[in-house]
Parts: sequence; structure tokens; C-alpha cells
Amino acid sequence: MFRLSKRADYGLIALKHLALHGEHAHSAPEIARTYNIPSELLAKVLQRLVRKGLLASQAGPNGGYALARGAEMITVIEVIEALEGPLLLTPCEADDCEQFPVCSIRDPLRSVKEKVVGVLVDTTIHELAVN
Amino acid sequence: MFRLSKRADYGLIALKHLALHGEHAHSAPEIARTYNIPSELLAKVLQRLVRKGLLASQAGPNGGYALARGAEMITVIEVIEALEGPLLLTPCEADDCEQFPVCSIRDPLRSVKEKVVGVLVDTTIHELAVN
DNA sequence: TTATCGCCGATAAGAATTGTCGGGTATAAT
DNA sequence: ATTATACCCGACAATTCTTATCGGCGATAA
Ligand code: FES
Ligand code: FES
Repeated sequence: MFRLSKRADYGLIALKHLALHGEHAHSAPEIARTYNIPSELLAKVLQRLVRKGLLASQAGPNGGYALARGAEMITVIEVIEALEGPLLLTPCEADDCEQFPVCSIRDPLRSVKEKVVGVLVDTTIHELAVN
Repeated sequence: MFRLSKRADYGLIALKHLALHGEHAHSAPEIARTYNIPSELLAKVLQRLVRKGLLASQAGPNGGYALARGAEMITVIEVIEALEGPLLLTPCEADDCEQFPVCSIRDPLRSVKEKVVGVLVDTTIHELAVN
């Protein structure tokens, strides 16, 4: 399909939550309970967002996660690429697919992809939070 | 990921081919050979495009497929949705996902999706063909 | 009559996503 | 110190989706 993965979905939900309730840190189990998300899976998602510099973490009791920067400084494309890898519109681009040498649509689709990425670059977590 | 399926890929390649060499009909096996695509899979893709009204078909020897309308009248979103079903940015929207009642990003992401769809509506097979 | 091709559903094979486990380290509270 | 909570991480199992194949049928031009 052409759809956001559950990983990215969970990530965006959590980021919005942290944007809205950012006074103190929130733990993975707590957020998972709130949104009915498998706890250990959400934990892994949040850990990856820490590694990518989108979240800050605090271990120990009363620990948890908080945004690493302002919600208006975090774009949706950053979240998606952090969790799903770089956005590739065509199946080729990365892997070596059977029709690489004869593929006629790789180049024209590149500019399409750039427009799509543009939309996602222009959307911030803050926008998700207020709407 | 967030990537075009092989089905859609094959479909776009074939449509571009027909846009460029549209004098007579081209058969599925012929196009498949040209682009190194599994023949029976491409056949199924093209058949679906016929059902959706994007292609016209002609049975028998020297038969094959041709565009049902001008290449500038066929948009990329039509092809994608014909082959992958309606474009859903969020995992929910269609299925009943576990977090539906508490999901906070469904609505804000809808407008993002509409912008993405807009890009794909504005791109025609003709544009792919000349670039 | 025959060879070529479109049409269709069912199914197998393969790949990716989703979810789970187990064992670690950090830290605050008691 | 001890304990309880939570982050961290890789490996694995379960599930789902995509990709590809198969078999049988109807249409049509040579
Ligand atoms: S699909 Fe692989 S090169 Fe275009
Ligand atoms: S992810 Fe299912 S409702 Fe938002």
C-alpha cells in the first residue's frame, strides 16, 4: 500500500502526547496504557526516536521521555524517516531491482517524491497537536 | 515503509510505454519482456487497469492493450488507487484498529493526506512520459 | 483449425511488519 | 543497601502483506 506503518503511527501519537503534556517526563508504559499500544513495542519506538535526537530520556522511577526540542521544530518527515528509514517512492532507488537498467519511471517519479516530502517537511508535531 | 508497490510500479511503467508507443496495441507478454517483468503478474495488473477503465484491451493474435484515454487525462493517483486501493495515510481510517477510540492523530493527518493526494492528482502519465 | 492473447480465481512462496522475550543498565525512593 | 521502576537493545516468533505462479477458460485473427 502507501500507508504509514504502525511504528510511525505510534511514534506520532506519542510525540503529540508529549507535546500536549510536556511539563514532566512520561514513561513508555504510561503512554502505552493511555493509547492501548503494546507496551514493549512503543518502548522500542521511543528508544529509536531518542537515538535519532527527537526525544530525551530519563531512566529510573519517575523517569520517561520528553521532546528534545520544541514541537514546532519537529517535522513529520523526521519522525517517519527515523522509524521507517528514508522515504523511497519507487521500489528501486535503494535495492537493485530486476528492471533497473530498463526502468523508465525512476527519474520522473523522483520529482514527485520531492513534492510529497515537501508536504511532510512542512508539517510539524505542533500542527498535529493543535488540530 | 512508504513506498509504491511493485504492482503500481509495473502499472506505471506499462502505461508510460503505451503512452510513448501508442500507435497499435501492445500485449502483456511483449511489455513484460521489454521491462523484465514477470509476465503473468503484469498481465494481472493490466487486466485490473482495464476493469478500472484506464486501459482498453483487444483479444486475439496481434491483440493487446492501449490507453483508454489520452495520457494527459490519466493521473498517477488513479493508477495507484486502481492497483492498491484507496490511499490511506493512517493505519486506521479503514480497519478497526485497537486505538481508534483514543487516537489523536487521525484527524490532523487527514489534511496531510489530502495534500499528498493533491500532488498525485496533479501528475499525469503524460508528464511521466515526457520526462 | 490453430496459435496468440485476454480474463479470472485460487494458491504458493517470499518479504515485511508487528509483537514478544530475555537480559542488561540507570536512577530515585525507602 | 535494597528495591522498584524504567530505559536500552538485540534476537526471535507470529502475523500479515506482497509478489509470483498455476490452471482453466473465452475471444479473435491468420
Ligand atoms: S522499479 Fe527498479 S528501477 Fe524502476
Ligand atoms: S491509528 Fe487507528 S485510529 Fe489512529
